Order: sequence, then C-alpha cells, then structure tokens
Amino acid sequence: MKYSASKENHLKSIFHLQHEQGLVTTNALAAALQTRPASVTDMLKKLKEQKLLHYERYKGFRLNNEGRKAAVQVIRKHRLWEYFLVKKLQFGWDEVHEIAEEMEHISSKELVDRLDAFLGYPATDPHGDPIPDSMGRFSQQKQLGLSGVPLNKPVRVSGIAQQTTEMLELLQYHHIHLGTRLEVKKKFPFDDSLEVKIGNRPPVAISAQVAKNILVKEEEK
Amino acid sequence: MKYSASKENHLKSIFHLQHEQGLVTTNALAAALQTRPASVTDMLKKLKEQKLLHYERYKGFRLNNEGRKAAVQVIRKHRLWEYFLVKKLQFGWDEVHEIAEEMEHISSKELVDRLDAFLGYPATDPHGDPIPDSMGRFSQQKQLGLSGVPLNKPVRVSGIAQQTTEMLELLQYHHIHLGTRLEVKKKFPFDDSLEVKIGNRPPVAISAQVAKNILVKEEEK
DNA sequence: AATAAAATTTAGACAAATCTAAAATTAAAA
DNA sequence: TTTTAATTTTAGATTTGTCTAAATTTTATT
Repeated sequence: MKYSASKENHLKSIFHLQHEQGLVTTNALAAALQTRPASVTDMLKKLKEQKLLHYERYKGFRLNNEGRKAAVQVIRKHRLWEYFLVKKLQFGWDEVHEIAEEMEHISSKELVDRLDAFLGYPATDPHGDPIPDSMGRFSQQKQLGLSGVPLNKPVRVSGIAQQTTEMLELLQYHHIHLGTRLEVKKKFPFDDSLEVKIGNRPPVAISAQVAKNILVKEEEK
Repeated sequence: MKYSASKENHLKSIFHLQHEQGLVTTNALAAALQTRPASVTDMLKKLKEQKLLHYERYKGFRLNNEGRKAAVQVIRKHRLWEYFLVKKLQFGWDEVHEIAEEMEHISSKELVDRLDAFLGYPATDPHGDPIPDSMGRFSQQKQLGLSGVPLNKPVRVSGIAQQTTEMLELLQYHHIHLGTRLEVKKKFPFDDSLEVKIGNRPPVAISAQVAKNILVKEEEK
C-alpha cells in the first residue's frame, strides 16, 4: 500500500496523539498538523474509507491495525533519515527535523531497509526516540527518567527530553551523550539530586531537574 | 525558488530534450513525461507565467536562464542520489532510477551540498552522466567513445552507453569500471578492434562493438 | 434541565494538476 | 494551392487536499 504524503502525515500524527490520549480528537489533530478541523474531518473520511482507522462522527478516532502499521513505517523512515543526516552528513540534531519531514515520504521499502543496514541498525534516532525495525517492532524496553532508576543499576542514555541548548551544553560538559553508560550511586532526598557515575569517571552530582530529562534504558548484556 | 515536483519534472525533461532538439515541441515533452499534450500546454502556461521559459503558442519552447538553472539543480540532485544509492547502499545501477526520481524533489539545498561532500564530490553518476557542481556548472570535458581515442593517451572510464547485463558482465570480467584508467595501445583496422591496457594489467583485445560503448574522458592530472 | 459554549461536521468554494473532446493552427500531400 | 493530416490549444470536467462560513452535535454551566 502507498499513501499520499498528506495521508502519511495524518497517520503519523494520529499515532503520536493516541499514545498520549487513547482516543484522538479532531481539534487535537488539527493543531498537531497546523491545519483546520474541517480539513481533518475531510481526511478522516478518506482514511476510514481506506480502512485505516476507527471513526464515528463526533466520537473521536484511533488507528486500527492497518493504520498503525502504515504510521510506524513512516516513523521508521523519519527517524532513520534523521540518524543519517546527523551521523553521516554532520547536521546538528536541531536542524534535521524539517528535512526528514520530506524524506519520510520516499516510498521504496527496499531503500529504507538498506539505509537501516548502512547505518548499522541504530536503535534510536538523534533525539533518542526508538527506531522501529523492518517489521514495525519497537525495541521493547522503554525509556525512563534517570530520576526513577534504582541505585547501582547500569543503564544507558537513550534520549534527552528537554532539548534546550543550555541543557545540551551541560550534558556535553559532563560527557553525557546518547549511548553513555551511567550508574546512580547515591540519592539525596533533601533536593532529590543524584550522584552519578558516568562511564568510568568518578561520580558527579546531577540535579533533579537535569536528571528527569535524561532518558535511559536498562543496559542490555 | 521552490517548485512543485511536477514543475521540476517538466523543467528537467525540457532541459534534456532541448539538448537534442533546440526548440522543444509539446508532443515530444508529453511523450517524455508520459502525459497528454493538453496537460503539457497547461503546464507551459504556468512555467511561462513564472518566467522559466520562452514560449509562444504553436511555436515550441525552450528554457531561459532561470529555467535552466532550476533544471540543473534537479539533475544534480537526481544524479547525486543515484550515486549514493549505488555506492553507499549497494543498489545495482539499474535499480536506482525510480527511487532517485522521488528523491530529486527533496528541497533542501544544504542537504544536497552536504551529500555531495559526503560522497567525495563525484564527477559522474553510476551511469556515467556528469554531476553539475553546487553552482550548476557541468565539468567541461566531454565523454567520447573509446573507439575515438588516440593511441597511448591515458583516459578514464566515465560511462557506459549501452547498459545491458551482458555488456556489464563482460566489462566486469575485464575489470573495467567507472573510473578505471585505460590506454589504447593498438588499433586493428581489419575489424576495428583495439588492444587496450586496463590499469596496470597486460593489454587485452576489445571488440569495436564494445569499445564504442565505453565512454571515457581525458585523464586529469 | 435549559441554555451557553465548545467541538465537530457539512456545504460550497478554490488551487493544482491532470484528463477528454472539440476547436484552432500549422504542416504535409495531393 | 486546396485539401487532408498532424499538432497544439482551448473549454470544461475530475481528483486531491485544502479552506471559510454556517449548521449540527456534544459538553459544560448556570
């Protein structure tokens, strides 16, 4: 199945919204796509026609299996191209979104799978969001904030929630990057700050505010 | 300036046709684009409106400077992506055209220039067609058939005219690829076959039929 | 529960790109 | 040089995706 760029955009946004909301509303989708509620309604009819989602008028909507599959393929493409742009073409992590918005609509499945191989099957994009595999499966482990990690459990940085320049600068200073191994050695209940071992360095203090923005996954063996 | 995919396709095809024809005709363009003459006329009006070509009704048309510039940028993108697909993603030379037809419409100029750098500023695409540089300039040397090359002049393979599988297989056997250095050591007027030194190997015989399909350029120092 | 507000959908319009069928123009043949 | 044939253009329709304004339905408030 091949869908228009506009349909792919709708599917993708619905997918993201329904993770937060369950049932998605017309207004929410219109806001996410920077379009008008009336336009969303028009598109919903077409997507329902093509059996990509459940939708009853005035009642909200959510993707069915077909729709979810299509959405995930678009997300896969988007994230792989972002990874390519940053890792191979040296773009900054904050410059790639718009370009990837265009590239995600290139249709060849073969292309995407070869790109995946060329990049070494990356698990997350440059923002730390997981890249689904060729079958549409997301790596099952989920990200959690560093704040919620048990003491002495080895974890790996898999994403940064609030990507401000200041935040990035601070992380840079502490040598914390995507993929960096961390261990929480101590928690201070007074201000919820943490003492964290970063790679093999001596432990340093990390504020609660920063910690909750560092997303990690359990270390795979 | 940014143009729709359809407009870019029209500009690109006109560019190619006017190299062969000078003035381009409505029917010729319709055939090249697999569309209808009436549709071409419609588009011509729009492109003239945007001052991308000279056009008088019933009289034919050709790109002006603006139009040529736009067309060349599309061609540049197409050929760079083809090169990427073959050299980095291991596609066969005969599998990449359709995909590149889609990728050539990605708009970011920055992307194209970085891709160019990433690929090492290749001079020709996998079919041997020249890749214009960032300013839209084509490398000036032109390709000639191996048959027409003077004795003992070092040349480099820059393209293959008739890309049949059989032809490619034969070239593979002789270790002749894009970029291979060749020297014609002897010509046999009887059958117009050549004795050719390939890289540093001992010379081998190449038939006239094959030779005229091997496109080369004078070796740059 | 009645009414006001918010959300959603419909109706009708528009732009882009295409098409078919008919008309206009140019080129070729008798 | 007429007449015929081929090419090109126009006129009007269609599809996709969008919009505004008005109507409908749901939700929230008094």
